[in-house]
Amino acid sequence: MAETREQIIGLADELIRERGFNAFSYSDISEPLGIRNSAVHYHFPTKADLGEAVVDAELERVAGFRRELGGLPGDEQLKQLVSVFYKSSKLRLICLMGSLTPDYNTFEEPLRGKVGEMCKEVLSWVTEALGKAREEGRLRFEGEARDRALLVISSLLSSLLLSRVLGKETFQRMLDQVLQDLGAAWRIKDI
Amino acid sequence: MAETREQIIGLADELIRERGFNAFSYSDISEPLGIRNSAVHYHFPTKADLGEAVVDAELERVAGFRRELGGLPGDEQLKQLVSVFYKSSKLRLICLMGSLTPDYNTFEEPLRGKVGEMCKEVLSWVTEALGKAREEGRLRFEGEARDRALLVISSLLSSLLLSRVLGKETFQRMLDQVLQDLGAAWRIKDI
DNA sequence: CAAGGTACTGACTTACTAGTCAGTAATCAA
DNA sequence: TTGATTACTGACTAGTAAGTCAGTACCTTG
Repeated sequence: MAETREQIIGLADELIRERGFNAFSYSDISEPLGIRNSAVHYHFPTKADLGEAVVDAELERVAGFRRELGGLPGDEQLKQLVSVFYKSSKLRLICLMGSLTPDYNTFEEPLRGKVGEMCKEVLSWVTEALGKAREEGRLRFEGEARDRALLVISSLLSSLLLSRVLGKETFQRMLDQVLQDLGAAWRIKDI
Repeated sequence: MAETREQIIGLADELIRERGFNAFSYSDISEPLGIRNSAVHYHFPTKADLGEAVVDAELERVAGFRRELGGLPGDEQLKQLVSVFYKSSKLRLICLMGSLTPDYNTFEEPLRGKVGEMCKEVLSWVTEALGKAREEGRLRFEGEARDRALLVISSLLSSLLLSRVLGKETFQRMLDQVLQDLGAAWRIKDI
């Protein structure tokens, strides 16, 4: 079955975003799923293989969003992205970028490349959405869309990290400020 | 001697910012210093004790900055802070906030509190500096100084994380954008 | 019905981890 | 001079990590 495989990936994703890649073990996965460690190794021979699969799943989710939301106004696309992060903030989970980039130096090559791909893909989406929104007159900002996208991603990523220690209202305060700066017609409470 | 103790703290700080708290061991410290693991345990019985000492050292550095730079204009204080992060970006090291908040859930109480203190102390400094700079007419921004400080810290923190995977020019692009938004009279090249 | 693949289990290895503790050499204070 | 304190060493333990591999139950397919 592909069921076990998907369950492993889902649980690994959660563990990475809760504790970090280097702070969970195969037992943290096998025990809740009621299987043996060797069953996890059957699907993912090494931990790096599992990490790659988690990142691949994220890449597919981003691709899915871009496919499904591509027709929407740029700021509406941004709203969907912010909504995903908002849900994470409520669950006290950080994002994969915020979790995997600090551990980047402990990874080896196929995984490093995957993490890079993931960041670039998110950046590409946000760049496109912001550029479109500006053309549509629905958001306003100075400078290149890519540079602005970096700052938006930065705020999303950091707000999850800082919410852990400063309280979860931090997410809303930071994002509302970002949305105001961009002249967005909506706020976090509208999500 | 306090020498060994300080060397251990300095090396631990570097290891945390290079690989993460959960990805270095006592051997990574004892070997380069030419001492035994048990010598490290003599100074810091547990790894959490070592983590606390690293954070304490950071708290002292921040306190030192605030003491020494308190008389400068707010934007000049910000310049000094950005300069510290700029140096980190060149060394491909991230900051302690960016390194320790993802691992926050794996820590226990005395260390968690210390990490929180550290984030609050940095936030307090940046809030004060931004507020002062706005009063002095040297920076301009909308909203509360604390919320703006959160975004500035967010950009500093994330730029180090993202520089790792997107290339180190990412730091300059992000920060120059932030400085332009704030109407600062200086840019990264002026540091 | 036989052969082969899929999805495991059970038992294991190797390597490392944090952490302990008795002993010791050197310094310092009464 | 003695006794305590500081800063270690050396030898160890117990636990956990990732990873291996032979065996097996259960389909599926020719």
